[in-house]
Amino acid sequence: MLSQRGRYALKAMLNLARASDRMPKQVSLIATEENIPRKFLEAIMSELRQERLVESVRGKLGGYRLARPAQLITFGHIMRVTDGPLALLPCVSQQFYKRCDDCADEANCALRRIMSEVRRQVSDVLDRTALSDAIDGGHPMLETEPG
Amino acid sequence: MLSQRGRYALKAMLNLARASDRMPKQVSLIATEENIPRKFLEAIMSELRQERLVESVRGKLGGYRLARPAQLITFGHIMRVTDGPLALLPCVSQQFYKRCDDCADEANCALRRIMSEVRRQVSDVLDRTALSDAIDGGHPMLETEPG
DNA sequence: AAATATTCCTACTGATTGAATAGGAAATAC
DNA sequence: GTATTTCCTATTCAATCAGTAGGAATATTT
Repeated sequence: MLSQRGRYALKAMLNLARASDRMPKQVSLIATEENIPRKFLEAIMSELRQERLVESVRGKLGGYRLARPAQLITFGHIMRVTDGPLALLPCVSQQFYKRCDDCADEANCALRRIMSEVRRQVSDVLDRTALSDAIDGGHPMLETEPG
Repeated sequence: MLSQRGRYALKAMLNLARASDRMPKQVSLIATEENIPRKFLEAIMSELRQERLVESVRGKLGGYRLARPAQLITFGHIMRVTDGPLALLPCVSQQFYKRCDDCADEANCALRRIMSEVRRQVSDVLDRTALSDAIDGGHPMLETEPG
């Protein structure tokens, strides 16, 4: 499951993507619009800024805006910042690879093979879908089946 | 990420699937073969039994065996027992559905759409892959690309 | 019947993470 | 210089994770 923190981050990023102008938007405004505790969102936005997903403007009339066009910010990137690896096992993660401590033979691990397949499918969606794909007006990258 | 408990459960189940005869296998034996703390594995096996994924035989010469052929036990089933929902959001889970408390309009949630797609991909793999598919000799259900 | 080997059950611990909250310093617009 | 904002540090509270401990119940073997 995605953490609450992660959900908040994605909702906030989608909110900024919908705003789309270059005017910075205040945390307090995003917070009320998206039903997120203000102080908690402050911390989240700060982290997103450190990862260069958003830019901040300080002082009065300050706030946050996306660091680049919504087409260039993927769900996968945001989620890795807030929740760490997408993979189900450390040994199949691309960006956070780590051996499983108790695993004798990684190359022949049956578990690893299937989890590797899962990771591929997951990042296929999350790394190919940008914020712009998810909001109204962004032409979808993934066709959704009817029903 | 899958919990350690979940990893252990899958390894133990694969171990039993490879054994494949009807003789029960002791926890202590599985534990040493798979590098799992014995007492911890005891608790895990007990839970898997309650979910009718394995059967137990008590007393001397007792142990555990799969409750049905390995072809009929999927990774998805095991993982839901040990780690709960496969889905990244409660609102897209089939088996553990729950509304997101702070979500105003679920039907039009941009986040929900993409997470729904992710869930579909994940369960496409995990609910269609059985223990038998993952072990040597089981013909694979998913073709793996070379390299 | 007794010794032995196993599952089964309850309870506990210690560390980590999750989800915030509190309070104020630094920066900026007016 | 006042108001408003981000930024930074610290704290709290609860839940979850990853085990450990000890022994009761059950079954086999001798």
